[in-house]
Amino acid sequence: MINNKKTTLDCCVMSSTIQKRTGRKTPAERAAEIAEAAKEIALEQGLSAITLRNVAARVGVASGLVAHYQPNVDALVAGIFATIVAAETDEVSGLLDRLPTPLERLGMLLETLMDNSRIDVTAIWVEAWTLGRRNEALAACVREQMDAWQEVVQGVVEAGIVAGEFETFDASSVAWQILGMVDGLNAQALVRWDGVSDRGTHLARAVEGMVGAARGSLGSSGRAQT
Amino acid sequence: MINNKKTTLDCCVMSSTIQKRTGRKTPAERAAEIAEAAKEIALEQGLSAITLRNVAARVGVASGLVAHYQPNVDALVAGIFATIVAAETDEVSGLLDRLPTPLERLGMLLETLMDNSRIDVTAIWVEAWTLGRRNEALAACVREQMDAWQEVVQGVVEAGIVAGEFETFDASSVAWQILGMVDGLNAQALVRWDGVSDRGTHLARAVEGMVGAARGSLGSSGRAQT
DNA sequence: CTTGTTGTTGATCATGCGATCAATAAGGAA
DNA sequence: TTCCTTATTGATCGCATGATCAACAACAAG
Repeated sequence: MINNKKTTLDCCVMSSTIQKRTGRKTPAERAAEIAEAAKEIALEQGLSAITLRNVAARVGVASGLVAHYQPNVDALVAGIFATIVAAETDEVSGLLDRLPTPLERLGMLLETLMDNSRIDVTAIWVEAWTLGRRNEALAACVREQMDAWQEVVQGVVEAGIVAGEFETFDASSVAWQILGMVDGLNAQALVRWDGVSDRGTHLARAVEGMVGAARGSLGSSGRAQT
Repeated sequence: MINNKKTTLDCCVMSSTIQKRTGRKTPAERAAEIAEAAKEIALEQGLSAITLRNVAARVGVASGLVAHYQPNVDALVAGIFATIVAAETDEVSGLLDRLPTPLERLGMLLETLMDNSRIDVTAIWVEAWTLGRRNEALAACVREQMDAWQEVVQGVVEAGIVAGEFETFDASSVAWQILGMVDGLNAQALVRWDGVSDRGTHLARAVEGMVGAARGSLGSSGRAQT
């Protein structure tokens, strides 16, 4: 049997300044590396591509090490899902806060969610809906993240009612409804991106009808970047 | 090694009339059995539970036999998906044909699709969207079946425009949009069935806005069976 | 320098998957 | 009856998964 022990040759070849350790790492560092790798894999190949060996290979460590940092793979998948999705929620939510009126906020919300730049996240949502059937931890995260989204939308709708811009009796249900519609349309775009022109416009019109806003008030007419 | 050859004892114990063969079966019969078993598995546990061994076990044959009837498992999955979904399309489409006006037809369409009695089929749709990423045959079937659905909806919308009940410039896009919304809301119900009251009503209102129908004309008010 | 903690490895186990194929036997044809 | 087609079996291969664990070595503390 040939000696396959790694000498420490391939490590520690760095400039003198920061001296990044290539050998042993802090648990926090390693955990971050693993999370980052898993996140990339999820976005590129889907949640089900998150396997011990897959993640380990991307980080460049043994598969056992990845297992060492989580109780089990299901938990890792659930955690990564929550990370990715929560980041999106926060980002979009932050975008809305800058706008003055609920009408503008709702318009921006729809426009942002339909701009096709988040297809990878949509794919993760869809996969999570299915995977949650057999991964209880993931299912819990899915429900939690859906609630978070709903809260954001409901806030906008309620503000609109108060401002007299919207007219609907049940902000909570309407928020769920808007989310469902957006998710469905995005999921559709996952498989069939063509065939539908003016997705934004039609959706805006639909939401106007649901929210009781004037026809055309949600626009998607002006500020498009094309 | 104990003799494990099956004597023909457990076969052919039937009344004299139809004489169902338990031993060897016609290729058509076997294929039907396998398809039926796979369909049940898909509806109960999802498309990804369709495996050679799983299906074989349910039929009561060797796994090799299942493989014998299809070129590969991907094709089997795709075929079963198409079977299940096409049946639903036909069923609902048939229901619509009995109604006189496009307005009623559209109302019935929404009502039927949102009545929660087809959650299993919704689950299959959602799973297919993800699985299609790695199963080209399935992806093709998904697109095909989506087209079929879209055609049905578009027909209703166009009829409504002709009848002067609807007012929209692009029946095709609106049809896609309605489908996307319905799918999204159903997928949502897959994980979160609670929280939303009056799903039907809100959707009806949204579609009215999109289609240009009078507010409340799509009802979901009268004929409910509760 | 010595010692002890622990990050890290590499191998291994049990399981499940799709696919393949020689061997068997059932059943219709001659 | 005999023969031949083919439905059917059961075993096997190669591969991937999650999990586990003894052994190793890097690093800090003494």
